[in-house]
Amino acid sequence: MKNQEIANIFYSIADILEMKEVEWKPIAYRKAARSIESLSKDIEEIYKQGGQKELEKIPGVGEGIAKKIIEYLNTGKIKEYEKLKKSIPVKVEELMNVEGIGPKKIILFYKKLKIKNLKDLEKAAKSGKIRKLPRMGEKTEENILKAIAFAKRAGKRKILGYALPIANEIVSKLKKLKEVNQIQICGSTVRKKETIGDIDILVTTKNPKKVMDYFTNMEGVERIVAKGPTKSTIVYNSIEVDLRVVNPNSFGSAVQYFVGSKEHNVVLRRIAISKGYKLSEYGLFKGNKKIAGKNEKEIYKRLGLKWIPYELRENRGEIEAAKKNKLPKLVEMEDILSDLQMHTRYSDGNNTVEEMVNACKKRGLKYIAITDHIGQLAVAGAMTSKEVKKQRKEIEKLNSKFKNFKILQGAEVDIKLNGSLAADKKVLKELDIVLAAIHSGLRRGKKEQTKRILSAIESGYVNIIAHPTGRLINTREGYELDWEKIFEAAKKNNVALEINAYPTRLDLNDIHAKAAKEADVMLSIGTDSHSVEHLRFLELGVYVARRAWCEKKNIINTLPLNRFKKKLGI
DNA sequence: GCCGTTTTCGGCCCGACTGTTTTCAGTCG
Repeated sequence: MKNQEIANIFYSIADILEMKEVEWKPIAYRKAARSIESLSKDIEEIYKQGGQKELEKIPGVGEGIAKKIIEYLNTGKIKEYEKLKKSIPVKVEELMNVEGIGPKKIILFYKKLKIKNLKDLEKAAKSGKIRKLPRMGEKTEENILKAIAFAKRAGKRKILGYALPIANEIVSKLKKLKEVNQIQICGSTVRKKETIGDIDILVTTKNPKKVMDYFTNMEGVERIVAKGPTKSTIVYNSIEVDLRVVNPNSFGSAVQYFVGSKEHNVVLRRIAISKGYKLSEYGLFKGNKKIAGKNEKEIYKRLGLKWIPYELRENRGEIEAAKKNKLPKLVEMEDILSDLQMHTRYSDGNNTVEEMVNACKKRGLKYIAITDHIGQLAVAGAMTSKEVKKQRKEIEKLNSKFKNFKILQGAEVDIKLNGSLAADKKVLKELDIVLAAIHSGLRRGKKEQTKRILSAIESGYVNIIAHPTGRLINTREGYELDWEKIFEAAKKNNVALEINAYPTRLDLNDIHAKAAKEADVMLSIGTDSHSVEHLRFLELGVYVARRAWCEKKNIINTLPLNRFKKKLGI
């Protein structure tokens, strides 16, 4: 899929045009980029099936941008983009990644200090050159250095929501080969970690050469890093993908080994030794005799353990639990009956209420919360109280048509700096469900943020705290919170904490969600969808819940509507 | 460069926050 590549180019074009002070076009390019990256269909397929006309049906894509997409699909380049890049020889993408840095600062830094990349920027900030520029000071430098440090730490890891579809795509391609017998995604991808270094795939086959030849020559391979009979590495959609061929007799032990995590495996091997065995990727051995290896379950059994779901293999107590047969029965996608955060055209979503509803019904959900913005988020097109009423009528009309599906009218309201809610109390009271979240003042300290959220929880109007830490994976660290206080208040006031399933958020993360679960706080999952294409992210929320040891009972989306309402007191 | 249930030309929803200023530019959402 070239969707993300193309979207990234349009983002860059927008940035460069903004540096050149071109009006309006940046907005248009960004809009197109946003809708292209959230397409669930391969843009190349769309073009192949419907040509330029079909491309122009993508919101924000018109004749000009459609032609550029076609140019890229055909030639791998966009001439105008190449021209723009040459006119300002700066690593725009790299610098834009630094929080607090935008096109205006980039062009200023380039013109005044010849800053072209991250390295130059760091040097300039460290040597105090930035503070001499107009409207810059010590604090600016400090913030830049902090942001660079974060960007460096995040490194080149890909987010799960990006890597997982690619892994699945490769697996489905490989499965079509009749030479491939068993196949399994391993590593952090199958453990559903929020970011992934590379994708590991294991296969068994009688014809390694054929499989490797196919793998390294598949459409979409950008680079072959290594190629051998048992292991090959390619770069595919800018992710490194390893394919390993193993013996069927060792498939289980190889999966065990390559799934990891490293910490989990270390403990497992120690247990093997204590029982007089040796565990490696080739099998479980007693002396020279292999006693298990074909399948994973057998290995765990021989070590006196129940089989452990991949998401738990982090050495966070799962091995002890497996020993005592006390592993949680993890929540599953099939248990989820609802999606509790999504937006429509009433605020900043791309689709109508009806379109969102139909897509959710198709996905087998039983009820949903429509949660458009209200409050001060102007750019997100926050609803006025008049619009809330209009939407209410529309929802009531739709609800009257359904027997086995219910739309709850909700809203996502801002928590202001002083902790008050940025909406009319009367409006909030009329809604079926209220989500509250921090959207501004993200850099405030732990004490202040905790106070803000506590006051939302205790307001008596709020049912769910949305994306509680405000983090954006690889982009922005969330603010700190005093979790003990938040959990206590949430429990006392019957407020749920959200696992936001949007790929770049996953907020709460696995660690915080697990702590919430242990504190007996309700958790909700919401996709934060801004178009029907986003609804598929629901599974990412389930993965976080699973990594957080959550069972069905911990997630309020698993409750049938009547029990859900009772539980929340709505 | 896109878009149209007020427009095929003329708009493109802006308000809060921060860090720098002493009236505001840049960034974020």
